[in-house]
Amino acid sequence: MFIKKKTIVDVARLSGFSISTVSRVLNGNYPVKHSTKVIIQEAIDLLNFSPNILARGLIGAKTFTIGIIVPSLENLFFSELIRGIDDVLLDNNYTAFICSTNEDDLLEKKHITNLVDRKVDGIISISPNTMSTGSYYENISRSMPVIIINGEHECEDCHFVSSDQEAGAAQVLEYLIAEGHQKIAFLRGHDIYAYNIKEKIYRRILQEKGIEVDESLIARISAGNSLSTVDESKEKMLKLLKERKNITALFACNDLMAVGALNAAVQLNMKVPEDFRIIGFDNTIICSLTQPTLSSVDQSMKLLGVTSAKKIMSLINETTYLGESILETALIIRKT
Amino acid sequence: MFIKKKTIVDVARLSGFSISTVSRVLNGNYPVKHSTKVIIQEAIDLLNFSPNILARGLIGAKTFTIGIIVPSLENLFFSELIRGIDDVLLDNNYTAFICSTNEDDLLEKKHITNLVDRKVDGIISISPNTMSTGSYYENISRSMPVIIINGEHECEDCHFVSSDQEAGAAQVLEYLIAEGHQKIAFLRGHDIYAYNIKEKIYRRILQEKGIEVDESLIARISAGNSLSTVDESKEKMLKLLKERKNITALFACNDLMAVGALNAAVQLNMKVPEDFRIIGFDNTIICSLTQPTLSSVDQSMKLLGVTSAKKIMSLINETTYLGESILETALIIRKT
DNA sequence: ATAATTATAGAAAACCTTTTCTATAAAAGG
DNA sequence: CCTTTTATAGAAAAGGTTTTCTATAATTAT
Repeated sequence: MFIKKKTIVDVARLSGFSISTVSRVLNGNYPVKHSTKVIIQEAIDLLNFSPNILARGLIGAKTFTIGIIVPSLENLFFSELIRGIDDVLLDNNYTAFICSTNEDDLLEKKHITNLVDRKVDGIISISPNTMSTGSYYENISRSMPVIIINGEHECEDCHFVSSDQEAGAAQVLEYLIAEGHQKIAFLRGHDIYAYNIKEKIYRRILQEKGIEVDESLIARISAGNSLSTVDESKEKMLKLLKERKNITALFACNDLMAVGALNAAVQLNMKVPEDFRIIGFDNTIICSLTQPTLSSVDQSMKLLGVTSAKKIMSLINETTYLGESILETALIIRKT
Repeated sequence: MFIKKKTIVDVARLSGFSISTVSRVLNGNYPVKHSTKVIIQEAIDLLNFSPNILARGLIGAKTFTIGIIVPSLENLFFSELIRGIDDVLLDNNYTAFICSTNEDDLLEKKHITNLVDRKVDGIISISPNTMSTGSYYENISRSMPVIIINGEHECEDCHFVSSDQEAGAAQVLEYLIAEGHQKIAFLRGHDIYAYNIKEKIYRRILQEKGIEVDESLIARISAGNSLSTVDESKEKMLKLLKERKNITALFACNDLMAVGALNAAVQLNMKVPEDFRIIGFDNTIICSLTQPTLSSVDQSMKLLGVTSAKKIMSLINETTYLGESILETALIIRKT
C-alpha cells in the first residue's frame, strides 16, 4: 500500500558503485576518490536517500538516540530543561525519547526497560524516584551512560548534574528568618530527593537559628508536578492557614505549590506578602504571571539541560567534558 | 566495557529450542506446545530477555514508535495534548519521539526527515507550519499514517483531528459584541492555520454584525508559543493600548498572549474587565493562575490527544476507528 | 497396519547498514 | 622495467529479529 523508502542498494545500483563505497561516502570516515564521491552524492540526492537509522543501530554502532525521563511535562520546569537538552542534541544529530513518568514508580521502571530495548545510547533522568527505581538505574548505568539531574548520589556508575538545591533552600530560609519570620510553613511533595533535601535544609537552618521545628507546619501533598498540584496545594494550605493562624511565611518546594498557596491566601483575604510571605522554587515563567508576582529560587533549567546533554554526548563519544556539575541557584524576590 | 544485552539466541540456547520457536512464544502468533512455551518462558525470565526493537523494526514490521511534532513545549497546551497521546500509546506499547520545532520551518522539515529515517510507524503533527512544510507532509503521508491536529486540510492522504476553532472564535466575538464592545482588538502570531482561521472568523463576525474591521486593531507577534510570547504580547499591547485609547476588548489567539495583554493592562492601570475585556484561547491551567483569572476558549487538549492517538493506532493496525474528528470548544468566562 | 493429515518445531532468508578483509589498479622506488 | 607500496573499491560477515518454507513426529482416517 505504502511507497518503499530507497535503500543504500538503490544508490549503489544507480551510481554503479558498491554498497561499501556508498556507505563510505555517507559516513566520510574512509578515503573515496573525489570523482566517485560526486557521482554517488548525485545518486543520493536524486533518490533522496537517507540511511535507515535502525539498521545503523543494529550493527552495534550508535542509534543516535537517548532517553529523557521526566516526572511530568505539566510543570514548565521540565519544558525548559528539555529545551536545553534538545538544543545540544540537535547539534549532534541525536533524537530523544521523552518519557513522562507521571511521578509513578511503575511507569518509570517500564520506561527504563523500554529505553534499553530500544538501544538508546544513553539516558538522562530528571528528579527520578531513586528510592524505588534506584536499582534499575544502577543496573543500566553499567551498560550505557546515565545522567541523573537533581537526584540522589546513590548510583555508583551514574553521572550527576544538579543545581545547588541546598544552597538555594538555605538562602530562602535565611532570608525569611532575617525578615523576622518565626512560623515558617514548609510545603513539599512525595518522597523524592528534590523534596527530601529541601526539608533537610529547612530543619537544619531553623535549628541553627534557634527556632524549634514545628512538625505541624510541614505539609505534604501527593505529587508535585501535575496540573492538579496547584489545587491540591491550595486545599492543603487553606486547611493549614485556618488551623494555624500565626503562620507568616511559606517555603514551597516548587512554583506550582507556591501558586496554590497564593491562591489559598487570596481566598482567605490575607495580604501577600504583608500577612503571608511565599517563596517558591524553580523560578519558572509562572512566577511573573501571578498577581502579585511570585518570589522563587532560580535554577536555570536551560543550563541544567545543556550541561547534562553536553556531558552525555562526551560520555557517548568517549571524549572528556570539563564542565561544572553543580550549578548555582539564586533567590529572586518579587512581590510575594 | 559495557555488558551485552541478552539476545534471542541466548534464550534459544538455554531453553534448548530454536530461535524460531522462541520468537513464536514471544509474539504468540503461532501455535507452540504448552510445555515448550513454559520452558522457553522460564529461560526468558531467567535471562531477563526482551527483544531488540531495532531488529524487530528492521525486518519491516512495526517499530512501535511514532513521531509527535509540536511547535513548542513551553505552552502547556501542548503538554496536555501530549499527555493525552501518551496515555493511549502506553496502552499500545508505543513510544514517541517528541520533536519541538520552536516554530521554525527548517527545523520542522529536519524533524520530519529524521522521523522517516527512524522508520516511525506514523506521525502526529500539531498545528504545523503547513504553508511551508505542506509538501513534506503530503509526501510522507503516502508512506505512513499522518495525523494533523488543528491544521489545514491541504494534504490529501493526511488525516485530521481538530477542535472546532471556528465555532470557538465565533463564540468569543459574538459574546463580546453582545456585551456592547465595538473596538475589539485581535492578537495573533505568525502565519499558521490556527491563527489564520481565527482572524478569518474575527473579520467575518465583525462584518456580520455590521462593525467595520479596523486593520490597526489587528496585532501580530512573531511567534506564539514560547516563553517570550508573554512579554512580546505585553509590549505589543502596551503600544496598541496607548495609541488607541478607545479599545475596550481583546481576542487573543492563545492564553500566553492573553496573559501578556493582561500584564499590559495592569501596567497601564486599566481596570480589567471593566475597562478592558480579555479573552484568550486554549483554556490552559494558566487561566486560573492569573489575577484576575482569565477567560478563554476550552479546547480539551487531552481529548484532542487521545482522539488522534487512537486514530493513528487504528490506521497503523488497519482497523477502523469510529470517532469524531472535530471536537467541541466552549467559551469559559472567568474574571477578564 | 498403512496412508493421510495435523501439530509442532527447525532452517534459512530477509530487513539495511557498517566494517573488516581482500583485491585490483595506480604510483613510487630501485 | 620490475617490485613494492599506496589508493581505491568490492565482497562478505555481522547485528537480532520475524516469517516463510520445510521437516519430523504424532494423530487420525481407512
